Amino acid sequence: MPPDRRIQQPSLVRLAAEAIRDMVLSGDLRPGDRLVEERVTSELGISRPPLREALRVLEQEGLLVSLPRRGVIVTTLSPRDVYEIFTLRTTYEKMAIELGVPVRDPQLLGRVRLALGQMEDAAKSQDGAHFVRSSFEFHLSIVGLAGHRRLEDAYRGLSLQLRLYMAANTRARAEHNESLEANIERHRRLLAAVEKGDPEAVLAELANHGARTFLEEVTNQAQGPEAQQQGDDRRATLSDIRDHISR
Amino acid sequence: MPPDRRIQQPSLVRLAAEAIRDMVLSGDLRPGDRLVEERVTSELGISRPPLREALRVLEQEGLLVSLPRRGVIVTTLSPRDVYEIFTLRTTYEKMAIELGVPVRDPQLLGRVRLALGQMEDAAKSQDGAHFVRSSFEFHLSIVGLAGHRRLEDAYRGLSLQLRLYMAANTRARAEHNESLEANIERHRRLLAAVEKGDPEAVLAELANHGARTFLEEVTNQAQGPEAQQQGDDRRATLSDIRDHISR
DNA sequence: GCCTCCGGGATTGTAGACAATCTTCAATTG
DNA sequence: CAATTGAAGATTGTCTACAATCCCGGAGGC
Repeated sequence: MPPDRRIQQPSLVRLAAEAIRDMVLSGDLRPGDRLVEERVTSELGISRPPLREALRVLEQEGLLVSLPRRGVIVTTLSPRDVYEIFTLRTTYEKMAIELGVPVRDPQLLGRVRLALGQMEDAAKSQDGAHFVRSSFEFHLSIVGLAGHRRLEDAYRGLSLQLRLYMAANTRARAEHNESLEANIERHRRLLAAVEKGDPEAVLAELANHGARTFLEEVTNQAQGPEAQQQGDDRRATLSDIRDHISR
Repeated sequence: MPPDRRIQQPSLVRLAAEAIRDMVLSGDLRPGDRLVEERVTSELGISRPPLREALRVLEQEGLLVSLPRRGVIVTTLSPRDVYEIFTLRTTYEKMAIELGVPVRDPQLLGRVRLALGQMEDAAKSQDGAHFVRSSFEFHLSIVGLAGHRRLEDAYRGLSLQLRLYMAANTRARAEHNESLEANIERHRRLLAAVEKGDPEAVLAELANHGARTFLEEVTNQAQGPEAQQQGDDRRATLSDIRDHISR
């Protein structure tokens, strides 16, 4: 069976979802910001039906929250949320390493190396946004070694939420950007461990990997039973809307 | 903060999604079946925009696959897919046990006991569908012990796909239904291990848990590198549409 | 006889408009 | 003066209709 090369013009739903996703991840839209449908349609030059479908997609991805009869807002992440994202992400990576290392299909490694190369390029040209994207692609390609589509999809979705958090959080961004060279070096060691085919070594590298230290610190406060909020902490409150007027 | 008692009339999107989800899980719609929008709208008595939004939601849940310009069909699960669902599910359960056992909030146990009670009721009245639902709710409530919303959501989504598979697969259903009493007994032991607060014991119970044996058998053929299909095995082929006329 | 190339019908993709609901804010009342 | 109520504006939820695209069958040519 040849690879599926069918071309297909992307629907407005897909394009709109992509555009809004970029707005959110770039920090153009901040958590809590409300998205008024008519405003967005005029901005994107489309009508409301495809926009609403796109909003549903992004809601399922966890980037937006919809309040019935009240519109959608950009997801607000509590410390507890960050804790959840962090722990789940670690579990995914662990599973991926166990399934995917040592690597069976050498072609999969090409994707990892490519991402690392893009990280190096971005570091050279001091392109912070590109560096972050490449870094996520690197980790995603590591998870891809497992050849487990659902695992990769789930990991990708979680990464989106993590990027949402980083986009809104100056400190998280700074941490990720600081000492690009050291950051890249860690990724090199990770790749080396993967190439050596030693799962334990890879897991060890991941354990003390970059953003980890920072994230652990941030999320420590959210651990434990007492940190669990009473209400639905994913449903943004009304004040979240009031406080943020859509651009 | 008092519990959120806001009433809100469900939108047609939510209702439609629920209705179609039920059709899929009940086996009323079978994998590969095509969903023609206008036909479904007239059946549900709604118009196309809300229906399309509902379809997007179900697509994100993995129950439907959308082929651009060609409509939507019920997801067809390959052995590889079942393998993925099975492995991910195991990982989720393991993570949940590690985080949630011993149980901190006794109230969480009530949910588990309730589900077990419903399983017993269903067994008594020989209500197979109810038994399956209760069984899934039991496992979901076990995962809920972790107090990890994203984990529970992910697990719920995966369970939907597993139920899709079981709805279409006579053998899987039979396995699940056979010896209801023994099945319930396994769940009782699981609950007992949870109540004892011993994570290892719970994991051991899960390891040789019911459907496991069957699923492992089914999915063994899908493991290993050679089982990975070349193309996109989640994208149904054109013939899938031709072969199935919408009810 | 098989392949290619059209139309016709069916279906999806999108637009614009109406109805229902919510929020806001000012007027009223205690 | 604080609390409540009601009306106007804004926004979401839904519907009908039109445009674009695809599938399928038949006619024509090699």
